[in-house]
Amino acid sequence: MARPRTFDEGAVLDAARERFWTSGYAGTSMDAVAAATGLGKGSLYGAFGGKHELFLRIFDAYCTDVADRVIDALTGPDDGAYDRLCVHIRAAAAGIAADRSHRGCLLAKSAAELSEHDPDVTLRARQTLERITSALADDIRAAQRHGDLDSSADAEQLALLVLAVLRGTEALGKAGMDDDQLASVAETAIALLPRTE
Amino acid sequence: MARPRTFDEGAVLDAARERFWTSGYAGTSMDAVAAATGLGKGSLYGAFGGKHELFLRIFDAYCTDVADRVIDALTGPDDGAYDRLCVHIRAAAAGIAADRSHRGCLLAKSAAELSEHDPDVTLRARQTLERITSALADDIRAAQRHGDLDSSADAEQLALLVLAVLRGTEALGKAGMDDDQLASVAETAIALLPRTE
DNA sequence: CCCGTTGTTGACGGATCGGTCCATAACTCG
DNA sequence: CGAGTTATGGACCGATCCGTCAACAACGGG
Repeated sequence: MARPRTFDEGAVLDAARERFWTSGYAGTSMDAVAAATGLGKGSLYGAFGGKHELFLRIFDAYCTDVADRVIDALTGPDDGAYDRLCVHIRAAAAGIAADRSHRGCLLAKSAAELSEHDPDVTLRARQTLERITSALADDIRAAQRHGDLDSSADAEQLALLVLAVLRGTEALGKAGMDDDQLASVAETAIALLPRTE
Repeated sequence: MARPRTFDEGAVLDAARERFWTSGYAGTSMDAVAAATGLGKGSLYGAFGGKHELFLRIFDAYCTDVADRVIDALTGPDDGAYDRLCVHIRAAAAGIAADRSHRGCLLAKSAAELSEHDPDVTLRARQTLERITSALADDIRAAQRHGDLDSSADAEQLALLVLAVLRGTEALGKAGMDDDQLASVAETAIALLPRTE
């Protein structure tokens, strides 16, 4: 009944995310987004509302995606739970070390820039970290059931600590720490996990 | 021989730091800095050069200050080393929890925003974290000498892990985690430190 | 007491900001 | 093939961006 869109919404959101990711929220202009996506500004505003709505939409999708991936990586049978945890911690550190541009994680970057003034961002960031904590705790409980981790340890608290180590590794990477230092953090964290007596 | 300055450089830098800290680098205009400091823009540019130079000057001082404070808190006789470490970890978590505005640490915020594009910021951030790591490692070695921490553990690696936990706690705080969750991270980290057998 | 030097101020410039608007295009339905 | 509806692209808006500049102010040396 009306003129159809000529752009792929997903591709536009991808291109816009790259811009926000690289230059931050305040550092990215809507003109730059328009140029990166190929859309005119009218289309951009018509389709997404405005800078803040567009960013929130992108941020939301990113958060969901990140948490989904972690949950996926940590879910499985009890007898692989401990291995999955170790692999995940090592992979996170390796991924951060491989990011030589120090672009880091969009969640962390956005939370750092915006959480003071933007409750929407804070809320989504917290919910995402809670989903990740939950997945970590589930996996830790599985490892405890299977006898790999000390079952007297509090799985929730251990999950929070692992999350802090993961986010801390990210922060260290952004500050330019060496690859082997990042790997060392992962190994030390794994070594300190309370194994079965 | 020439007209003397009428402003206190330290006070101007303090006011400017507050603006950058609150709104980020890209989000802070030089007009805003001028308004916050009370200086005209001409004086601002005349005295500090430009936005980037001004920020680097502020960032430098902040980094030095943060590292100095940590070093001070962790330095002392061997028989208090373990206590100093625990107190510092708890105090860091408590400090982050007390920061209800989620403003966080200027070092972390600036590194997140700028380290991708600004090697000066990355360099200073890394040097600061290295000073802190060094202080942590020294304190850990002191605690090992005094018999509080397992002397078979690698102090440098342990220091890196503690630093990751500290920076991770900061990231969790910025994402709006509860106070007791932050405290839990600190306690769990302390509990997992390898005590003497 | 005047001159050279430096600090101060706010107006100014060209570029860019987020956002709006309108002429035009592309589509469906009658 | 109109009529109605939505998409498109870019000109345009007032505000703001970073940085400059010129007029003026305050000092010390001669």
